[in-house]
Amino acid sequence: MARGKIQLKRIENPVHRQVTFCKRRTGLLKKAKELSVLCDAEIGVMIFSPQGKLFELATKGTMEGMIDKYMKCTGGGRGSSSATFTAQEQLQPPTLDPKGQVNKLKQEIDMLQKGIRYMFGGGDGTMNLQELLLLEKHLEYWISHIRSAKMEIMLQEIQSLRNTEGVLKNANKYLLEKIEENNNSVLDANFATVETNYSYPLTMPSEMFQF
Amino acid sequence: MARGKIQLKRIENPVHRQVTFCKRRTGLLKKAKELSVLCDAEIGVMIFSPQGKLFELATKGTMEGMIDKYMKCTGGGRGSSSATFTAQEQLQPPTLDPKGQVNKLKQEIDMLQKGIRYMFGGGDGTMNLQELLLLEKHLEYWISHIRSAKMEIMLQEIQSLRNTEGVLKNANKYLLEKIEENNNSVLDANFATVETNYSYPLTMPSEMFQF
DNA sequence: ATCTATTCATAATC
DNA sequence: TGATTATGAATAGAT
Repeated sequence: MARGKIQLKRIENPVHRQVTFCKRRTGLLKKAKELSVLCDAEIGVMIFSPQGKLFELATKGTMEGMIDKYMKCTGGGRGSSSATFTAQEQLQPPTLDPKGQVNKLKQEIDMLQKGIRYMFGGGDGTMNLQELLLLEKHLEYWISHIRSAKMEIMLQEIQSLRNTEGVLKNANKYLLEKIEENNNSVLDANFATVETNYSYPLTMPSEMFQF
Repeated sequence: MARGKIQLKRIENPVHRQVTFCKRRTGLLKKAKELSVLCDAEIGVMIFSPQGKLFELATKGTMEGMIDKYMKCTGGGRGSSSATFTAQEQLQPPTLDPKGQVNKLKQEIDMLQKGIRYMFGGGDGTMNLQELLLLEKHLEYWISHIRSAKMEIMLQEIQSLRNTEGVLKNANKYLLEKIEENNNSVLDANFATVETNYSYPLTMPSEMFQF
């Protein structure tokens, strides 16, 4: 695609293959998400690396839900029960204020929440038990994704701090050498020299990040 | 991508949407095949059109095989539920200045919108750590509400079943009395009577509902 | 990881 | 649908 066309066959160089896998995997998942959003389609993608590692995407709900749907589409399906229950007030944010502005904002929040509910179950604000179970599952699924994202950010920060640490240590070392040089060249006497052995670490050990 | 950029949101024009769906679906499947060949990966894609029509691709073997493999990959660790949610948000502060409330609501709306974009429009909406933490908190908050709703429904159903049980038992008793009456009035002889002592319970014990 | 020269995918149009 | 084409995106190779 760039800097030269490639043949449509297995990339033999393992490094190239790994890099390409990573890049194209990202691209594929992005494309899947775009298609889902643009065209209101429900899409599931499973990618197993040659080493058997799984990368997945389910654009609406969970992969398990998709698999169920797939099974229904191709094989036999099961029925569903319905128990009517209005969850309308369940998600009300805990605020109350006479100001019209507040009410307006509250309405907007309600709408967003209704939208979320709509997107999940396609319901009209009335959710039955099954829908609630599904929603719960969805939320847990998302929470796991959010936690991954959070984790990644934290790890990146840690990495960044480590890099900084390295730079500082080198600078430190360099400066100490300089000082020693100066001490040796300017003074021959046994004056007290600068204390060089800091005993405390410059950064926290990574073990403190226990999630 | 061509002849003008498009927004990453549902295409409203149904014709355009359908055309784009067809084109991008083809493109996505092509990309999936390429990735599979180039990098020796096993890939499964499921696409449900808004009308529920299924388009699928499995690059090695069948989709069912992929699903099996998926189940094996995910079937293991199911740990979760860190109950780190503070009740702070749930409690209604008796008084709060209107301006602060407005700001708080606005923040919440921003967060919800961003979260929705993040979750539905693709993970590249890039939320920072603080936003992710907030979103996580909100989701846990919602989950707690959803669990309450779920619980309530279940309890209602249990109550309903108990009521039914009571009615049935009374009816049963009444009928048995009737029968005995009949037996006594119509027949004086010692004919065998209807067996009246059912040993099994008419309903399940409530202890089976363990959440 | 980041950058850039290319190739590729595709929105608009017919 | 199916082709065309101007453009925006993806990405192979290099750093």
